[in-house]
This record gives sequence, C-alpha cells and structure tokens, in this order.
Amino acid sequence: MKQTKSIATDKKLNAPLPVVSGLRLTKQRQEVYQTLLEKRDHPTAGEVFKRVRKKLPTISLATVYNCLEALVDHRLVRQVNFERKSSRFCPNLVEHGHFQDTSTGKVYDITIKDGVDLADFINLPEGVCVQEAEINLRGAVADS
Amino acid sequence: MKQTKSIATDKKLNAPLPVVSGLRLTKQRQEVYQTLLEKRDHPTAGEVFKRVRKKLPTISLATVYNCLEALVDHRLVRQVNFERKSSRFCPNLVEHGHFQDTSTGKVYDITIKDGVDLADFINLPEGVCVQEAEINLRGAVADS
DNA sequence: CTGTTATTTAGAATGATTAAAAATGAAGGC
DNA sequence: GCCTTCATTTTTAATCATTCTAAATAACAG
Repeated sequence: MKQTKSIATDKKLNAPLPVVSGLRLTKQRQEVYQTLLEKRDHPTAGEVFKRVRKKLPTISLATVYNCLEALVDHRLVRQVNFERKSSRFCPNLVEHGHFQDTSTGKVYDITIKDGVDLADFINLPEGVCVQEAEINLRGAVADS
Repeated sequence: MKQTKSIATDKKLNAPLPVVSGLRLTKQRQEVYQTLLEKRDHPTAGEVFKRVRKKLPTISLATVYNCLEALVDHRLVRQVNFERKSSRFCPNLVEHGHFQDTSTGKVYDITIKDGVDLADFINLPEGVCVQEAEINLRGAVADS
C-alpha cells in the first residue's frame, strides 16, 4: 500500500518540471510551471504572478516573465496570443488550437481532428518548412 | 477622348475605398487604404505612416492608427498579429492565413484549399459560433 | 565546500498603441 | 452654396505589457 505512493509519483505531483538540458531548476520555475498545470485556464503573466505569490511571496513579476520565457523556449509551455492582448500560457503540449469566447474573454483549447495535417487544408508554397502553427478562433458561445 | 477618362474610372483608380455605412470618407482614410492596396507586403502601422506621408505629409501617426482601426472595424482590412510584434495590415478579404519567414520577418498570404471548412479539421465544441479564425504559421523558406 | 555562471530581483526603460482635448472638415438640410 | 453638427484629425501625453540593467543570490560542477 505504502509502495503505491512511490517516490516517482510524489515527484510527479510536486515537482513535475521536467529536467531539460540547459534549463536550471529553480523553485521559481517549478512553481510557475506547477501553477500552469494546476489551473489550465490560460492565465496571463500577471495572473500567474498573482497565483505564484501565494506560494512564493517574494517572487517578482520580472521573474515570472523570465520563467515563462524559459519554459516556452524549452517547449514545455505554449504562449497564446489573441489580438495583441497580454500573452497567455498553456502547458498543453498536444498539438491544438485555441478558441476565445468574445463575451467572457476566456480561452479554451481546441483539439484537431485525428490524422489531419496542415497540408490537407492549406496551400503551402514550395520549400517552406513550418515550424510553428497557430490556430486562434474567436466567437460566441450559446448560453445554456 | 476626354470622355474615355470617365469620372467613374477616376474614382476607381484614385478613391477605391468603398463607401460603407458609418465610415466617413476622408482623404486620410482613402490614402491609408490605397497604400495597403498598392504594396501588399503586410506593413505595420509605422510603415504605413512612412508611406502615406509621401502623399499626405501632414498626416499624424495617430491618424494612421485611427484609419487602420476604422478600416478593420468595417471589415475592409484585416489585422495580422505575430507574437505580440507590431500589428500588420492586409487588404486581402478572401479567407486566408499567413506565413512568416522567421529569417526575414516577411509575411505572406496562405490560401486555404477550396471547399475546406474549419469544422473539417478541428473539433468545435457544441454551441460555439466562430466569428474570426486566424491561422498563423512561422517557419523557414528554402533559399533558392 | 567553493567557484563559476545563470537566475532572481527591483526598478527603470522601451515600444506599440490608445486617450484627451482642441482644431478641422465631411455630410446633410436649408 | 452656406450652416450646423458631429465625426475625424492632430498634437501631446498617457498607458500597457514587456524587456532591460545592474546588483544580489543561488544552482550546479568539480
């Protein structure tokens, strides 16, 4: 029984920031990452700052920006931009798009149909190699 | 001979800004719109400002922003955003996406295959009505 | 444990965009 | 065509998110 709660599991719960070459492990980065995992509502840097401060009251906003940048650079987090508003951050690494409800501003992940490839629906010019693809939708949600 | 150069033709060449309800016709708006039509390289507001000043040397940057906003609001121009960089502007009203060459920063229109619909490749949740769709790609172009 | 080097911090600086207020000009009615 | 009204333009200042700077701190290697 005790065995079922393995160290590995604990690590996964409390320190899930993967060890990646070139990314030094700091408590700020771990907490920022943990915060993104805990509530996947696509928070802005300012929102992440507010949440992380509950655990690390002395963290600075610049550090939150630094951490988010490091996580994005190392492909552990995706940065989502809608219309030059504040960037939002998303720990979902599965290829997906985003939908923003124009009345609430809330952002939701949109999954892509299985087996669909970019080249299936857009005309890519010769010789281009797509490194990042962003699909951002905005619209209304029927209130139910 | 004089007749062949009709008023209608002149208007089309020099004042192609469509008359749209609620959009008052000003020389600033006409020139901004004309500038976007003349060189479809997705200029930023600052770039538009530089170009328009050649025709209207007294126009202000704020006016360029105002004009672009008016054109976008009236759906005569599309605003294209890549990664919180300066917005770019595009007079192509046909549904299309954009590709940015990461080495030059240049932005190109990407056409969507005929008859393809959003719902064909993404899973849209029940009750959502998509009002705007943005497809932004970034990558490299093989030099030839 | 110690040195090296990246990271964090606080604060200032930047850059794109927007706002405010006064001056100007477009469109409709006479 | 002229007047009136209200939107638009202009200049300037302000805002906002984000980035930079320099000093203090903390990871990680050895």
